[in-house]
Amino acid sequence: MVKEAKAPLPDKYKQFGEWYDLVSEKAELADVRYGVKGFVVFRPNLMTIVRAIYETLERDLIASGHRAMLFPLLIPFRNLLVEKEHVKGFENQVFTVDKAGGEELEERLFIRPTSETAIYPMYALWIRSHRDLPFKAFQSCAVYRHETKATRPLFRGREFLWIESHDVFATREEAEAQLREDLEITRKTFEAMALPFLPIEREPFDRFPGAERSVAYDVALPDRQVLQSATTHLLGKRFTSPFGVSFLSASGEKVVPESTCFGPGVSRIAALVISVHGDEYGLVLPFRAASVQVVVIPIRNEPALVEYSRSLAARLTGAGYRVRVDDGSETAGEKFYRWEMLGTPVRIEIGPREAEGRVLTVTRRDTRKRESVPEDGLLARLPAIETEMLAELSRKAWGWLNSNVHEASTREALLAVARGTGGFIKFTFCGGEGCAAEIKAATGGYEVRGKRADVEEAHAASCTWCGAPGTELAYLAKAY
RNA sequence: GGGGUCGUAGUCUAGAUUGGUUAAGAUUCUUGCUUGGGGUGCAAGAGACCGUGAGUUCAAAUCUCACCGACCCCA
Repeated sequence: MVKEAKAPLPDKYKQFGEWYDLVSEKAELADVRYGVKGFVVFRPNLMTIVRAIYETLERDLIASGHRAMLFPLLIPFRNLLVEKEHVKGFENQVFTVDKAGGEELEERLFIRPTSETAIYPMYALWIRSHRDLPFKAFQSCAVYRHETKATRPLFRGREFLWIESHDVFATREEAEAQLREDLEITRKTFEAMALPFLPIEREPFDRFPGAERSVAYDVALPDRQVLQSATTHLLGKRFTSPFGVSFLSASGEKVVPESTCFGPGVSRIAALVISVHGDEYGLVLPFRAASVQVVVIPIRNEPALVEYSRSLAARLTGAGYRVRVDDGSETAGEKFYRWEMLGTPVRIEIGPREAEGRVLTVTRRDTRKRESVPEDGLLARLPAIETEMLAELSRKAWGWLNSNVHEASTREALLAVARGTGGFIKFTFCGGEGCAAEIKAATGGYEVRGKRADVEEAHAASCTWCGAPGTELAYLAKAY
């Protein structure tokens, strides 16, 4: 008999902060006990998720013509001063190194908050001819920003993992096409993790320092606050020109190329996998992100059951699954709870009934429903479960995101949603920075995120907030 | 950037108001027995310079200050 189980975690929709801290500790993800503000330890269970995200992104970047590279962590200070807006955007949050071996350095160095200033001087050396273009490359690394806001494991750290691609093109059209390709790469990775997102073009006053256009990928978390998980930027000639990147065209002219960059936040995407899919029993991981995909649990520690479990596990391992037999001395119930906390997608229980009848009891993590599967049908059933789980997780996740997109056609309606349900609020915006600041003050922190980058959305004649001529249908949200 | 709450075994909590014996309990971990289809039970054992530094005092986990860290609220 299955008794009513007690959930080990609170409802994430009601107490997201507590839920996140507890799951992080109990599923052994990030460890905050390291003791330096904004820096956390990524434990093995978290790194499995992180690596799955890296692998998916890197595969798609390489498939779209990018090559991997790696630049140094330290950058000479003079490089930071080359692009004015970029300096202004980052000077208050760079870590600097001015001593080594107890001696003052002749030239101060800073730790990359992003790598444009390291990369462009080298691009100036590498790119000489139109035959060198397009030049598409990326690096997977950690970057460092001295955040002054409250830090939170994976959401906002002073150190975080990401990929940064830096692409250079002969023409504006190619650069703009790259923004669309970056969107597709993001879409594929998010689909592989069953995650939803909205691509939103940032307002001119809210762009990456030095960018001409910025598109961000926003997701609503269980507390309805919004997380920017990745961005892609059109840099035009703003970096290539000051850093002296140029090439000779086919007709022999010296031309300054266009460039783009793309920065998917791997730490933040991991936070999404955890937060978007998890429930009150712990993590819920898609197959791809799980270090153990199938756990086989002998219901009692009897030789016959353990032996049968092992032979079954060996066959699943042979079929390419990451499998574990939990033959520890705890009771079955304890093991169920532990593997559920870790988000293991499939559990197979082996008791005398299964061993004799060769009909297995298989439980899916997302629904926690048991089903009976004949032993010889297991290898056909598992891929189906994998597909169904991914589709179901995706359906739920999109459902949550979509149910948190509201529309307001009057100032009062906008305020009512801001005070009430929260989430995204669509409204007609005039584009004014002052208007955005006013909305933020009046709504208790709602920021203009920008307009949809993937679809055209019709807007009203005048700004919902200030009545000035409307220029776009914009999204408003409280952000992390 | 502003305000608040809090730091005692791996984790959670008591002890603090009223400074004074060997810092208590649960959980966790180890070993044995027991149990076994949703967190079995029993026994023995392990685990804490009470966040760090200074001050007050005969005496500080306890009072004061600074720093470090965690969490929450507001801009």
